[in-house]
Amino acid sequence: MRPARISRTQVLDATLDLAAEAGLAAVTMRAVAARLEVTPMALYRHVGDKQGLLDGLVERLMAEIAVPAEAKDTDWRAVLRTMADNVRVIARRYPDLFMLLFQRRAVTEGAQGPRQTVYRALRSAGVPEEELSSLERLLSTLVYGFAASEAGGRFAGLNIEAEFEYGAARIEQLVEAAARGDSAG
Amino acid sequence: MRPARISRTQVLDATLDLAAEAGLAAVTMRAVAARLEVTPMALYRHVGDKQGLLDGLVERLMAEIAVPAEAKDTDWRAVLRTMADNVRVIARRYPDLFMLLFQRRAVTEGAQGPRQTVYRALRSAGVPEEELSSLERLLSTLVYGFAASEAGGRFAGLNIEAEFEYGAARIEQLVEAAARGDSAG
DNA sequence: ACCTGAACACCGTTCAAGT
DNA sequence: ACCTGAACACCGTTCAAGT
Repeated sequence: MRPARISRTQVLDATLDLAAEAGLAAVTMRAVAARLEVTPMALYRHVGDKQGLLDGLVERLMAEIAVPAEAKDTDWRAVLRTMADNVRVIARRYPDLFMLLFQRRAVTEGAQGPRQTVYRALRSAGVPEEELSSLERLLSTLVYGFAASEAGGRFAGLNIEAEFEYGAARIEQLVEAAARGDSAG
Repeated sequence: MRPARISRTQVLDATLDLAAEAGLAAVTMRAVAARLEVTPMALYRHVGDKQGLLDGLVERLMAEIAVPAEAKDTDWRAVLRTMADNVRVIARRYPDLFMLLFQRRAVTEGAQGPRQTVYRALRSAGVPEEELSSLERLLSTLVYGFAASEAGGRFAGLNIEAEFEYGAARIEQLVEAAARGDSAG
């Protein structure tokens, strides 16, 4: 053996840069390799294959979403809004890469961080324990759908911030209703 | 000139079949051409290029969503549920193709049909006119996000019907609140 | 007008070889 | 252990040619 010229981390970093600059279509084993000044085949030892590279990217995206640390003890409305904004920023930076998050199991390890943060926010709002996971899923699904729509261009021509405000207000309405126990049926 | 061997309609039909059977990755100009027993280059006259082919596909998907005719005068809850189910069926049939709908402007011609149907449903529920478009957008965004999550595998391991039920109930709650005018301030 | 055939510049990936 | 180089079976698309 001899010192490694590149690492998995470097490969993912380079790919993320490439994706942000030129989109997912430009993410090719050969282009990533060129960016690292290495042969395409050199990547295979570090990421397995193209699919492995893509998996590594969404893993990274998840991790980026997972850092709302700042908004920790503030009120639940601010926490939820901050997390939603976080997701939107990522979606705008990697518009087509973002779509791959829909192919990632929501229950996975990497998604634990943000989910627990949302749970805490919902608990502090008074949402009953047994409704936490369903409500969290509803919220994240809406946020993902919104971010994908915004980044993908589905919302082109609309006042996106106004739409976001409307959605955020409706979500808060649902959380408050859940806290009152209106979801019982 | 001489009689056309293939038409745009046939090309899209063949591609949709191919996509349903083998996924978007298998949708290649060459594979579509082979299915029609024609040279790859023969497609270009009918769909422009690969992007044109893809555009034609999402156009078709939109059209498939647009046919909830049956549930016309029944109650608004049934109409909304039927439309959501419609979208979910399409997403399951074309899991990766479905993601392309996020890149399609929501305000486009092809989306008019389903949107007007939702408007009617919301009106009959008592939702004020000025809130129609925002609420419809919130609903469709959630449904798209849900369908993409289900089809993409994000919801793997969950009781998806139960999740859908939960979401549907929350949506109805929002519609009822809007009808009462709770969204004002 | 519509289709074919050969060609070009790309892909991901294998395999044997170098250090 | 890590990287290279040549090769293979694919892509989308151009261009000139056939009917």
